[in-house]
Amino acid sequence: MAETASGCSSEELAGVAGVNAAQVRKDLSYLGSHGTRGVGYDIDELRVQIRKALGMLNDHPVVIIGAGNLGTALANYGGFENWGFEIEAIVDVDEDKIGMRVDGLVIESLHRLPQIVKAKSIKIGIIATPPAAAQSAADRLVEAGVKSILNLAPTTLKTHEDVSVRRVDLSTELGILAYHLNRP
Amino acid sequence: MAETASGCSSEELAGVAGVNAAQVRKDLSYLGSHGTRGVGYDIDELRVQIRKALGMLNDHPVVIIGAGNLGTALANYGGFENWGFEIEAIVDVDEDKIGMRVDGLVIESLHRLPQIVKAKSIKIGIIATPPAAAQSAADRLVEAGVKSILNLAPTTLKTHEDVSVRRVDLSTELGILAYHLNRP
DNA sequence: TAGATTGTTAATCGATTAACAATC
DNA sequence: TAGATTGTTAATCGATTAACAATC
Repeated sequence: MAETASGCSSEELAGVAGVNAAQVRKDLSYLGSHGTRGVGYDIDELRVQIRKALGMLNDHPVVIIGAGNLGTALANYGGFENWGFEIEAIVDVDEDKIGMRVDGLVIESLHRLPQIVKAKSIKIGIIATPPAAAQSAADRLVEAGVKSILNLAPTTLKTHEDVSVRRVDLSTELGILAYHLNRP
Repeated sequence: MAETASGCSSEELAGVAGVNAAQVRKDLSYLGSHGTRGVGYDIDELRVQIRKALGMLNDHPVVIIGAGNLGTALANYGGFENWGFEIEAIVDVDEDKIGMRVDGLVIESLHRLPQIVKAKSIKIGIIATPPAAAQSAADRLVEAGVKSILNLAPTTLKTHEDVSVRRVDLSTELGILAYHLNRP
């Protein structure tokens, strides 16, 4: 049982995570040794150590490209703040949308992307454009100095190799679900 | 080189996929033996065999819960059709939205979910509600007979164990990108 | 001190790859 | 037949787990 309010054994952690306790200890040992023999791990300290190891101690400003339904949904998405991601700007090509507000953010012109990225030291961009515009959006992000791109459009992007790109492919997710429908 | 228009060696396939050729042959052997020694694999036949193995020969009807920005974006999302997923219905609790059109689909009442699921033999649901409504949406989907759920809300759902749930967690995706920012 | 739990080493397990006989 | 490439077995590699001395 927990010795202190936030003490926790590898056994308990493993139970919650659904993995082996030895696995937990081995993985945590990569952070250095932050457990106490006979007692367990201090959860609060662990939190900080893990965030530090993952480079997530400080906040990361993010820009969204595309203020359509998807971009708007993302701007309102509640899941980012807890993890230190802050939507700092949302841009669009459509001049009619510029100046409109989305969740407290003013939609800005795609043309201002370089200035915005520089002024706010943005390293991460999210592409929420139609597929046809995604590659061009990626090019502009890279040009502006963004180093990491989350692509929500169903397209494969070509970028310089030192830019990290991740694609969220909802078809693949559905595919995995469909597979399990047959083999339960 | 390709013997026929659609012949392809494991070496070529491995090159495109960025994996080992032996891996390709081993994996493909699980489908049964569909290559020809000395020649390679017939791409068109392979396509069919893989889709068959994954249970994706026939189309899968899908229902979206939530006709907000996210649900609307999904209904317009172009990436599903190629993979045999068809958005058959979109429902919402908001009575004001019911009857409005989204990409050729009429928004229906959440109350009609059981009838819709039954009539169209829907097995897959996508949750595009605000996080606070996600659990209730999941409950209704399961109640209506849906067996697979793709959860786009930043919440962990509790469901009966024979229901498959996948969560698309954009924070995790951003987290991985942020990690690579530090360790290139 | 006795009990508990870590950190780490050694054993196990599974997945990847190399190699090659089968065969087109 | 000679060359090419599969399908599969055996070898390698890495990841997971069990076990236990260290130590709180």
